[in-house]
Amino acid sequence: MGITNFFENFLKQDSLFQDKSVLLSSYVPEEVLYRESQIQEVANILAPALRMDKPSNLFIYGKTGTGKTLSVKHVLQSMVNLAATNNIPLKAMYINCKLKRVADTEYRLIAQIIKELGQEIPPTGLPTDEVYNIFYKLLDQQKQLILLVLDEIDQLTKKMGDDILYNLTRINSELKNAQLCLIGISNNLIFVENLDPRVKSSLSEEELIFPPYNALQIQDILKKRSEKAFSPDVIQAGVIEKCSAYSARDHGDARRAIDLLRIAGELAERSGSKIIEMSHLDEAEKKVETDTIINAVTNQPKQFQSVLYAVLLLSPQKKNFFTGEIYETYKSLCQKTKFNILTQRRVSDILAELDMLGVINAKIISKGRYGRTREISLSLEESLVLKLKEILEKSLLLSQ
DNA sequence: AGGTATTCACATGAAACTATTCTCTGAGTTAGG
DNA sequence: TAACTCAGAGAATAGTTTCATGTGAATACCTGT
Repeated sequence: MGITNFFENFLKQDSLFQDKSVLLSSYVPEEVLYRESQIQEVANILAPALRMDKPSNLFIYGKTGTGKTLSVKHVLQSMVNLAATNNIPLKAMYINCKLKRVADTEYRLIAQIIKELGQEIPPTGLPTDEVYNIFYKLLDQQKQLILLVLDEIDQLTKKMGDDILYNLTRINSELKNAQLCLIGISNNLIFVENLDPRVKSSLSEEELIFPPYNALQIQDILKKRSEKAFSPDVIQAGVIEKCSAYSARDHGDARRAIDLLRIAGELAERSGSKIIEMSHLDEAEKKVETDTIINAVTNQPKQFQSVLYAVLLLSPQKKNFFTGEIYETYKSLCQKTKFNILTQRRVSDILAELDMLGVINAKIISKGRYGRTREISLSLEESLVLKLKEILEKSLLLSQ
């Protein structure tokens, strides 16, 4: 089949999608289902901003995909619109603290805020206080109120301490004209507890919890989105129900459900099917899992990959193995590849990271007289293991 | 037999170090007046 | 003399090393019967 032919077919075949952007996570619907009370709460708390009174700082938490970000964005959008028409100097800023190399450190967070305020800051080289000074000046040069949303703040404090948040919370006392209101979002429920008490009391002057959606609610959300996203009658009966059941099963993650549906649609389209069937959904679920793992692994540094490769080498031999065994195979692997050998300390951390990624299952056990270690087993399907091996071999320049 | 103390093989934490990438500063150099 | 160049000092960051301390339970070692 000629390539031209393929493209002709591609054009002729009418897409299953009408507007795929509706199913992307960046999409903010004009109506947010099942979050009315939460939205009302957020609005109540933030409303004083429209009269240029600084609202209480707000802290929101709830599991992933419970509509936290969406609701906040929704409220902010309408506030900003209102402010614009009434000439109120109100600004809203949304920053995701998880984005690597964008806002995941103190320096970069401030730099990112400054960028939002319309000034560029070099990515490195400046002392942090200098950056703070620029930030203060920029904020304070006019009378204004700023609503600063920090999504996934837990990521920020995880690596660095909570100094950053402390600095941010006490910024207001330094400002003459401007005012800053913090809105923190986190999906880690215990995050606030380990915070410096001063930061804690200041950051969570108001607190809001977002409960997970249940299966029926996810179903409605999916239905509503799919009406816009897909052409009429392309979804086989039961697919939406199953999709929502999948996601409700772990913890009511609506974003996952939406992703799943979109990918199922893409898979169906690619396979030339006129409708989205159950099988596409199953396929999508598998694909999501494999893709996230492959993505995570390929973005990791070489040494990390080496350790993973050592695990893969070891896994066919036995079901469970220990840190020490992995370290040994890793060492001999390094000898072959001529990498320098990391300390066991580091390898131990890498194994912990692999556990977090869900690539391996690690449990800390005590073997009594024979020490304490991680008991590790691989938690991947055979096909994915092979794929990973291939990827790693390429990346580590291993042949044979 | 029953109770304690040891001991192994790591885990976990904190701090310090290294290499890289970047800025800023100021001395030295150049070119034009 | 003003503009330009370029080396050196100082920062931020990721990835790591070094040093230090923690830890759960199978075993070794008692103890008194």
